Amino acid sequence: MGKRPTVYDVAERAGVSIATVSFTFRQPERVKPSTRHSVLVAAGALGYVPSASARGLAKGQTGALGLFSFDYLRAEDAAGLTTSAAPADRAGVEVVRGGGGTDFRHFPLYVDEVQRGVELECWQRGYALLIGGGNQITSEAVVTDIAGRVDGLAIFPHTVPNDILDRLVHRIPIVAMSEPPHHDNLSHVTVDNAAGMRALTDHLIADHGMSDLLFVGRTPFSEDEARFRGFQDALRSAGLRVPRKPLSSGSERTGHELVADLLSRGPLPHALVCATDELALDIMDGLVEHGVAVPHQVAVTGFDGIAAGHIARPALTTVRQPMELMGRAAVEILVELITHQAEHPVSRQLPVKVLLRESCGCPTG
Amino acid sequence: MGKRPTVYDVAERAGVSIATVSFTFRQPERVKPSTRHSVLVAAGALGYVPSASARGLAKGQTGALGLFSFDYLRAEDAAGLTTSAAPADRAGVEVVRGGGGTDFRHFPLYVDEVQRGVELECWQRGYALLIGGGNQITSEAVVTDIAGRVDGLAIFPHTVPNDILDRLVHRIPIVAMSEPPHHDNLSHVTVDNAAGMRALTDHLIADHGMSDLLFVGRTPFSEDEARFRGFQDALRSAGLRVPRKPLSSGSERTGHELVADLLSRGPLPHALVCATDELALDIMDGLVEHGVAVPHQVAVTGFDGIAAGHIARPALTTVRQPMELMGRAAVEILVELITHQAEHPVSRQLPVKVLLRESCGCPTG
DNA sequence: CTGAAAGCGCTAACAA
DNA sequence: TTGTTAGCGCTTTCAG
Repeated sequence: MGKRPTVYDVAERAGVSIATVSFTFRQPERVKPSTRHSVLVAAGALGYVPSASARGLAKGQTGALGLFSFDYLRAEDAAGLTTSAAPADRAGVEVVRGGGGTDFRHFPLYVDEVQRGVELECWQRGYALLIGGGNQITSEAVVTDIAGRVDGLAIFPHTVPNDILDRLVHRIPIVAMSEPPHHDNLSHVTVDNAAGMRALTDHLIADHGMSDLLFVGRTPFSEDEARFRGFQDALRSAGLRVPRKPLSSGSERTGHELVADLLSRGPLPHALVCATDELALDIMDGLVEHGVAVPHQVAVTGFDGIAAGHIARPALTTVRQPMELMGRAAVEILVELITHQAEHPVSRQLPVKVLLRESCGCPTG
Repeated sequence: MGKRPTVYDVAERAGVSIATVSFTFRQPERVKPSTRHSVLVAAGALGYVPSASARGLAKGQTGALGLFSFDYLRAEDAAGLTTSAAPADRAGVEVVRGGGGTDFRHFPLYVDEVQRGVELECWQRGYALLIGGGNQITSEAVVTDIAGRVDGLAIFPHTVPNDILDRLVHRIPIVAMSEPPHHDNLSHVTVDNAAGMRALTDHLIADHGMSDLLFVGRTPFSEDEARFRGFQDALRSAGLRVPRKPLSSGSERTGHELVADLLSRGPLPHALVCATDELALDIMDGLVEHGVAVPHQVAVTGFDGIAAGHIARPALTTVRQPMELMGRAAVEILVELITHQAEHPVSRQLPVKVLLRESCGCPTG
């Protein structure tokens, strides 16, 4: 690693001033083609890599956007393995039966897709993307550190404590994704959770003639609550009995346990309407383990539209959030806020789409 | 957005010098508790967010690592949809039959998992992570830009042209992931592709008594080639006929086409040994469409160990790369290189694991 | 079209 | 323990 050359080195080698070097890179048209060329040659020969820190300091802008993601933990090839005794070892490579890979239940898979959207939009607009997600607890220092590195910040729901957010929101544009508005200066990208769930439930009732539906979800989560509301609306409109509360999928309960619990309570409902795809997938697994056929004995539906639900068998009927778009929209908003020095927060609600697949009893293909 | 306060503002408000402000954040123990406290109070009141640019410039280090990822394109809810006519519109929510979500075939899914590893390890070590991946072509400017923002860079295979790499490698530590060594100053994190495929093929031959195996993969890709070599080794050791070339899965051919082609050529082999999980999954779909049962009529195996293969039915037998570990290892190496100002590149090979699931004919569960 | 020069906000000697 | 001060490398007026 030789010392990194600076504008001074390049300027000297090209026989020009440092200003000209800077111009060559930032405002090429302002420099005479011949000098521009010699600067480029000098820079190339020296292996010049402009310092983003210096540029950022001089311009008062970093040119980067930030995404604060989950502080998830995933044990590689650990939990969730169906592993059993391994056959003979071959060529030093371990061989195991079944199992495998990341246990997606410990991680909200949809973030991958939202994140892709953020990445793509950032790059397209010439911004670099900084991904943050503190280790362990989300300390103020961690969030502040990344805030100090970017011109705008997108955050996933429930990742940054509100008091920290309150302070930051005065210093840098911040947009919260799929989190109901709760702070005056915060911009938002949301989705119509209630309408989506309402439409899905309508389908179950109208097209499949179901009347005994059970909603499963986490109670204190705003997204799940909005979805539950849509579920209730559908039942109410259909003149069916409207439950007060969803069946809670306590965070520690596995699908297997949930299903066992359900079976012990009496006959199954016509459908298990789940607040998320992951929950639905987990429950479908639990049903299989208990010998219950989906959708013949009970229909199961999800919400989110993650790829796994598409691959699962039966394929999961669900409400798809435009995840990539959410990420893109978040970036669009940030850029807007940054370039217009806007004072007021911007919010946008994206449409969802009901995807009828096999798990609700709809025909294959 | 009020003007962002600086050390000067904080210093003034706390009645100390800017150095003391800096010290309270960087070397707290060096400051008397009482003054430290008053500085913290002033900073909090002002909403002070230290500028990473200024710090980076002053220290000559950005405190961030970079990951250069793929320049992928994914159309939201576009390509790959099995969509057909939509039923009645409900509550403004579109309802479609089947289809859905991201079409994973257009994107090397394993990068998500490697990326997670990189993220986790970075955060754990207190580094920020910058994700880059130029739009359209990977121009020198794009790579250089991100190189100028970080202290070290991890790159996915085939994402950065070699000539650009050659220049950068002298200015900043770079580690290439799952790409065979090809540059003197480049560090590497690899996996034993050949041994893994060898072990998998051994299993097919020894445990399932198969003898007619066909390898499917992209020829000019080094990873696929190493895997093909392992495949050949297994056949050779078993005294079977060793094919010279794999069946090429030209990038444009879909699994459906590949299968059609295969069927037209005569009887199917005992197994289709695929170079990647995605290819295997695609081919399994193609086989289903053509009414061929897996694994009863033909076994199918993959390589990578992506989550989708776990969820697919039949579950995909494969060789799992420790993806998260690869990402982590890459970061470890970079940090090592950075802190020790090492002159020489470091490389590490990680072990793979054969996962026996359903698609090769192994019993369920 | 090019050069000179004044910062941008922070860190880290070095002094006090 | 705290303050003074000299840069870090680049951008950007303002002159020439």
